[in-house]
Amino acid sequence: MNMNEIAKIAGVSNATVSRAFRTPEKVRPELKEKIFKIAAENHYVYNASAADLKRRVSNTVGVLFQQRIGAVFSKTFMAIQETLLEKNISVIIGHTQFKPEVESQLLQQFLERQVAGIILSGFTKENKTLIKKFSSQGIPSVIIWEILKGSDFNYVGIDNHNAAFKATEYLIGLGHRRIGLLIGPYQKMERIQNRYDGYKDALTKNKIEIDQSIVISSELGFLQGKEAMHRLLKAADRPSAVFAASDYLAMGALKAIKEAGMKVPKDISLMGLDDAEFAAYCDPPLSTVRGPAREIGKIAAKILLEIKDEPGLPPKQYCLDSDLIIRDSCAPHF
Amino acid sequence: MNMNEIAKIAGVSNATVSRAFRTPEKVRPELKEKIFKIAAENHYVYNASAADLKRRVSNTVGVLFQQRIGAVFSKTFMAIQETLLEKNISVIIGHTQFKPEVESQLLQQFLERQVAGIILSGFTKENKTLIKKFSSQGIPSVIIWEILKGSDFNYVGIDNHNAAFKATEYLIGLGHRRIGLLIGPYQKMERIQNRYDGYKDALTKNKIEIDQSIVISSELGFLQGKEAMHRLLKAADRPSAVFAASDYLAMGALKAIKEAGMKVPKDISLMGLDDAEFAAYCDPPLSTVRGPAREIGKIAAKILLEIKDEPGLPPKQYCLDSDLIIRDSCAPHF
DNA sequence: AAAAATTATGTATACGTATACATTTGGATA
DNA sequence: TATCCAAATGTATACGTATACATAATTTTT
Repeated sequence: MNMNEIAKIAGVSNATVSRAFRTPEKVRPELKEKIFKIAAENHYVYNASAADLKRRVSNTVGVLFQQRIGAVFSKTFMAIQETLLEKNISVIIGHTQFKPEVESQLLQQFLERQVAGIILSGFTKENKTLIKKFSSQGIPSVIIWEILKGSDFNYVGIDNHNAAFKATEYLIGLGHRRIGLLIGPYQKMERIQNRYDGYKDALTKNKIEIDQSIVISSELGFLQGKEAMHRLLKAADRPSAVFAASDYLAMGALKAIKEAGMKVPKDISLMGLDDAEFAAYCDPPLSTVRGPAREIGKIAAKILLEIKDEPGLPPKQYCLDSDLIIRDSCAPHF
Repeated sequence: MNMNEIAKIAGVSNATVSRAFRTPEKVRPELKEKIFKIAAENHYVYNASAADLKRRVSNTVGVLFQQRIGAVFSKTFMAIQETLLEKNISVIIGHTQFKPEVESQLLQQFLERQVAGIILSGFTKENKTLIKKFSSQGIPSVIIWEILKGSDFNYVGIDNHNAAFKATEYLIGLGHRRIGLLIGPYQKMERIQNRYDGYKDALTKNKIEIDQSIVISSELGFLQGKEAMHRLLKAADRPSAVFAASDYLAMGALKAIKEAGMKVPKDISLMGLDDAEFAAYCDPPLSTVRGPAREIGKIAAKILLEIKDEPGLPPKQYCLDSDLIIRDSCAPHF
């Protein structure tokens, strides 16, 4: 059952049937109803593959994540999908697990499926080349959760440097001078690098020397945070505060501190970043920095929709505010 | 640039080019290399839409989630994608937000995109009809995280009744007789209903009367768990233990208990279900029941691949074991 | 009421691939 | 060397839609 058969039954041409589905305003109401009725009676299913082929682009957007869809990205992703669903656009998703070959394979899939656009969480040197490949094919892309000042990419995210800077200055403002850092894989992820820099710049601005012995980089995760914190606790001249540049690391650190028989914030202050869903519910509730996760997804999706309607516009770049969320995990230090 | 043009340059027929890509073993090695070389030089991109149209099925699987991709589903989803990636199958994803109209729209998308199969997390009366629509079109479906004994659906999940039963009996075994229940929206989700039943059957088997006043149903979430627990704490004849049939509810409950100035497990025992990622890291670490989240995703994907190769097999049904995870949130009661 | 402008519908074809069927090639067998 | 068989390649077409262009029907304008 296809449009031709419906056309035959309805006594109209296939063009009219096609119009009834894609541009209903161009078909006389009664005729349209008749066509829909026949379609329904015959269990007709619109064939998107055929339409995609003919139109040379699919009603589909590819979303690429580097890591697991965790507490934060989940919200962004939901917003992306909800926004695109309004235009009946499907979402193809892929996570790269940080593996360049997986990343290539997924982007190749997107290309072959004629996606109308791509959304990339995170920016890597590898995918820079790949993104160019998309734009050379006229496929718009948006990078999320990352700010790429001075580039001509579309992006929407928070200023990670500033978020980490704010968090660090908050601790300094509480009187802390010796502040440890738990940081993710900054070599692999631009935004983690930015957070690292934000921490360093905050210390420098306040004339505090950076001590690499209380900076620990690890993968993102509870376990990694716990292990890193245990190492920090063993350090000579233990820090009075720790900034974990991801709530996952912070939650793991929290556990390590408790295991060592100490209390947060009495014995040590702990600051997170991301405002993961569990941050408000751990004990003590974690002070952190929150980015507008849903907003980011929504804007990213809208950017794609706008470019679709009007290609060739200058790059759209959004740097959204992040908010310091003060809870109970940091105390003054004298 | 398409296969015809490549064929022209290579001096072969388009059929040979097509074979070089889809069934490379049918093309002489040197010729194949030549074709690939020309394709690469001309930045050729395989057009999946055209192939989908011709083959009348796409290299795509649709995955439908009811709720946010949280701590547990995330793992399942990752496993699905990894498994399908091996066969270069793309994943279209959608979450229904429990809205029947969204569910219909997404499934309609899947249908129109000629998906090779669908994976559904959760089973509802609404989607039962829709699933039938898929099978009538010859599209296989797998339901995950749900056991549908006696049906002819493909499914892979844990026995939710048994998981809740185990958890409840564990508390009873510790001497608790008055056990509160925090339960999700059991009217909407079959597996939550099963958990509810598991709780009730465990009590009944142990000759404990069910007291509706200490059973609270709410949406799934930290906040909802906290609020429900606060209500439970105000109850006359407060329970000595609470079974939260989702770790999200349990984590919220934990907070409520602390806010009330009580300690877990000294003053009240708390049992979760799901083994969400944060369960091991909250304070105290939460005793819970763990289902094989990755395994479920992996098997679901494999079922689809098997059916693809050999349609018409009897339904594949997997009921996987769940494990009681004893941590520190439950204490004996005398 | 005729002409013009607008709207609705029809005709015909292309999108790029997969594959049934036909043909050729190359090597093995007798 | 003639015959046969398998492997490699070619020919031709269909998959179902969208749309440019042509035409017919309807409304608006004069």
